[in-house]
Amino acid sequence: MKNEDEPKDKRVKAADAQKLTMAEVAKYVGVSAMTVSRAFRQDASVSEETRKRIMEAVDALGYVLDLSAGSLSSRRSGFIAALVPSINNSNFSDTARGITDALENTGLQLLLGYTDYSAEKEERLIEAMLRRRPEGIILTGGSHTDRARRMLDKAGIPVVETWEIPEEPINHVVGFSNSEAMSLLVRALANQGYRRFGYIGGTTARDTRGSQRRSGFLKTVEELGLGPGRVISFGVPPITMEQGGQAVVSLLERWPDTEVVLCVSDLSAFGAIMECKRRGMNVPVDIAIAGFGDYEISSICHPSITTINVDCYGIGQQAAVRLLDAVHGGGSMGDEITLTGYKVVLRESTNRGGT
Amino acid sequence: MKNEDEPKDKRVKAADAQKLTMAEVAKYVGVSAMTVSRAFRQDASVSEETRKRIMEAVDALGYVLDLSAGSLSSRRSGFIAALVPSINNSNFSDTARGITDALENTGLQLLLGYTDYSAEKEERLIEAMLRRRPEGIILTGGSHTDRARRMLDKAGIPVVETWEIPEEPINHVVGFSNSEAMSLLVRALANQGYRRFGYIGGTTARDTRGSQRRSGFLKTVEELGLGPGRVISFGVPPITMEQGGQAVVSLLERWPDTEVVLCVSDLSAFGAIMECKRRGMNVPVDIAIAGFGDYEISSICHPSITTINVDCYGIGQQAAVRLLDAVHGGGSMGDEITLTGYKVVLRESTNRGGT
DNA sequence: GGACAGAATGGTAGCGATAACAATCCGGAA
DNA sequence: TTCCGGATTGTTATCGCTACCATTCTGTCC
Repeated sequence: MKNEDEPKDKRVKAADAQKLTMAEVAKYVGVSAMTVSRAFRQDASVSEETRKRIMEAVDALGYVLDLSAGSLSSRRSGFIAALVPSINNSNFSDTARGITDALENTGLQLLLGYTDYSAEKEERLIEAMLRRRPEGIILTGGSHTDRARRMLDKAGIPVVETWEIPEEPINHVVGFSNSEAMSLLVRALANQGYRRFGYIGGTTARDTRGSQRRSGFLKTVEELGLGPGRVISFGVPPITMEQGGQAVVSLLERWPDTEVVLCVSDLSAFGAIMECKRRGMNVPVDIAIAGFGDYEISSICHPSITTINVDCYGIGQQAAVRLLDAVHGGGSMGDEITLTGYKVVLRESTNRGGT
Repeated sequence: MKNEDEPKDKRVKAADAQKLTMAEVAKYVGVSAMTVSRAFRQDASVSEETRKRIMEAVDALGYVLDLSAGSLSSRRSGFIAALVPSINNSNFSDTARGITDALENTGLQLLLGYTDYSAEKEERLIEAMLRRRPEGIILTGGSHTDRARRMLDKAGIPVVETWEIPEEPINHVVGFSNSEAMSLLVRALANQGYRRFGYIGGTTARDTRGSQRRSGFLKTVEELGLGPGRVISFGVPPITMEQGGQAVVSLLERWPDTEVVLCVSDLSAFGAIMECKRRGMNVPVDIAIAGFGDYEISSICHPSITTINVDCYGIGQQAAVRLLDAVHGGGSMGDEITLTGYKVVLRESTNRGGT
């Protein structure tokens, strides 16, 4: 059935390839373009025999489907957009991995962007993403510019906000209360007998999750009658390991009798612990230190670091699953909140008895 | 000049918005769609006055450009594809960040995928990416399946391979010799007087950079007359911090007099150091340990970790810049090799005098 | 034997933008 | 005044695919 008056070699030059179209594949096989299009989808009704012949031709010619044309026609872009504050933070890259994994074999492609913890950059990214007509979008946190909210609203696609519980959710939320999680950690440590609490975090409110953790800390220390909490703000969020080290020095200079220091993340906690050891202090005997996020480093570090374990991967995965439900359900989405778990992980760095 | 017989409210419902098209914006303003299209590009010739009116309408209506339609017509997708082994490894996420940053304000969008160190997954991802007709593609390493090579060849787009120097490069390369880098580290440590060298790496060749580092290690130890090198293979690459800890235990059980242990990455080195400390050993007095990659952790850790500093961010950035040159230069690309720097960073973990 | 259901395939008309070319307008030079 | 060139805007024809509907061809049932 092959088109014999236009013999094709198995090897086609790149120049040809660039303009190889579905119609040419169809001509080569001797069917219509429509049939070739159907052969690429599993649901369509094409006889096995025809599909096989088409796929052989696709292979021989080296044809690659053009989804940009397809999505224009079908009005389905096949994209899901996701914005995370940083791709270099393993908590968020775990979330990104959760999203990607959930999207595997769904035919959906992830468009990933990072906002650098900036609402303005988020706004620009949202616009850039919407130009690709994603079928859904996953955001981190609930702080967005007005224009961003308007654009999302008009786009009419399902939105999932993650990693925290916004005061005014857009659609669905997959996350947990950072404030309550930090509160749980404070109480757990107070239970162990700690009384004089310090806290290390960044200087601005850019990192809303960080701010929530701090306010959870302050509120709980107060509630337990142990206030006021001793807070050191150091560095633009997200604060680094090194800044954690510098901050703990400031904190101990100012309040030398501090018993336990909670940090906005494990990274700063690690930096703080290492700086203390470098200065000859014994953690946890001289000073106890805890983090947040349960990064890989915290279970390996010596001393291992007390922290809050958060289901980063699960946040991404569940957000994607919710979005898939909505996309397959016709683009509408219930405005529910999916709470993800967290738990205190007590380790050596806050062991009152010493290591 | 507004179209008065079809009054529009400033607020348009989401349902309307979804089908808002450039032609409707044009009608609203009283110009042709072509003029609206031009107004969105800075190079085009539209009078300032008209552009302003159009942009006001765009704002009022909440119109968002549809790039999927535009790219079909202009035959420029505006995508750059990049594949990294893992998004959770900070070395590669630094590279991804370098790419994204270089792409900012170029109007190009990054399509990011991770291969999980698998050539098969890479092949699937390459196909998925090519369906979006990227204008260029950045890969990690030089190991690709035959079909992947064929697809890339036929796609006729510039390809940049990164992070190593492939034996048979496809187009451009931005990277360094992992073997020579490791060799340099071995020599630096031999210079310090170390004689009995151990090595910790993964079990398979999936991670080609890891394999290259190992062979660089073995070759150099041999050349220095210090061979054979003591190699422990443990865990499927990329090996974790924890596996680094387990591996160093095996290594010291088998060769208790080992003086210095080189690890395939800083992460395993960190795990090894922490495990040693946990067992009461003093690093570097009892055993010296070095890593590869100069992750943030290595300068903060106590003891700080000797390693090879690699310009991860620069690799991504330069790869993107090369690709941009090629894209703007009409899609062709010289098959050059851009060598990126690396350097030995000697720190406490291999300090012969002790910390 | 004719009608008909169902499977497989084909034809046509867009999807929403842009390339390419045509048309219009304007002021200044001849 | 007339003509010309540059700036601005409009018209038309795709880009490569898929939705939608029409058509063909079986085999089955009464």
